[in-house]
Amino acid sequence: MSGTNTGVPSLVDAPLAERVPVSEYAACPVTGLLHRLGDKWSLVTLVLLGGRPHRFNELHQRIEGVSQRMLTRTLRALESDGLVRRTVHPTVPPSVEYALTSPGQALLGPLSQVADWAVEHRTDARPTL
Amino acid sequence: MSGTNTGVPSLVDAPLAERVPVSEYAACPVTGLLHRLGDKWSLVTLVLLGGRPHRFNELHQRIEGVSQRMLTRTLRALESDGLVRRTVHPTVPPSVEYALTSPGQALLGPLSQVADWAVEHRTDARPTL
DNA sequence: CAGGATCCCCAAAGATACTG
DNA sequence: CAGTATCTTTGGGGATCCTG
Repeated sequence: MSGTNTGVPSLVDAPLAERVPVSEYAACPVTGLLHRLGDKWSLVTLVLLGGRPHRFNELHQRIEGVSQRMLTRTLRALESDGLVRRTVHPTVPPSVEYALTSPGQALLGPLSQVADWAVEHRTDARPTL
Repeated sequence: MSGTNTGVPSLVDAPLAERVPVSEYAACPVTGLLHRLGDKWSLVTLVLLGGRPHRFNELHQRIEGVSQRMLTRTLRALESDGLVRRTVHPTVPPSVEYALTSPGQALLGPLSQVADWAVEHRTDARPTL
């Protein structure tokens, strides 16, 4: 129940030092990932790409309210995190396809667990976004 | 987001509309939760409290670099999200105990799945610190 | 079509000092 | 001990215009 035992200590049973040094969580990939996914557009983008690959303008149209700039930044970030693959087709006019990588696809499963928790426990304590 | 909870991953097969309205993700509890957990101190705090309850100054000392202000804000936020319970013992001097709620405890499991993914795929694309 | 370049805003992070 | 109060800084996010 407490994480798939990959040899790496999971969050639940992590034997933490008495004093947790900055380096431990400053470069923590988990916090980093959550930070990335917690921004305004990453999750929606990820879910849409989870359905099928999309072109830039497709995403731009399907995600209401996102600016080109933010969509670009979001996609670039997801790409550099290894979640999304960007494929440029050298046509005229250019066509760029965005799709989940298989790690990206694999993330949706665990993420859904968290999502289920969130939905179940209604984390609606925040007024606006 | 389509959170019919049958144990089946909700994010992967979410039947999304052709155009995703702002309201769908603006108030999305999942994004909200990820946003909260993605800040600088929440995850460390959560993990420490996952080990055992702590008093304020205990946390302040164990989490290197956190200011009193940020620790307070972090704890208050986690509390209002229903993850942490704050118990004041009316002694002199005052003593306040922070502990995970059972939903909070329950979140660590799913979160560990994500953590495993993050560790496995080394999301180290960030330069700073 | 798919962005890059700029400018601006403001909510949130952080440091420091003080207190019931 | 467990916080507030105040100030300053950071950077996420948006608007707009421009281009290979």
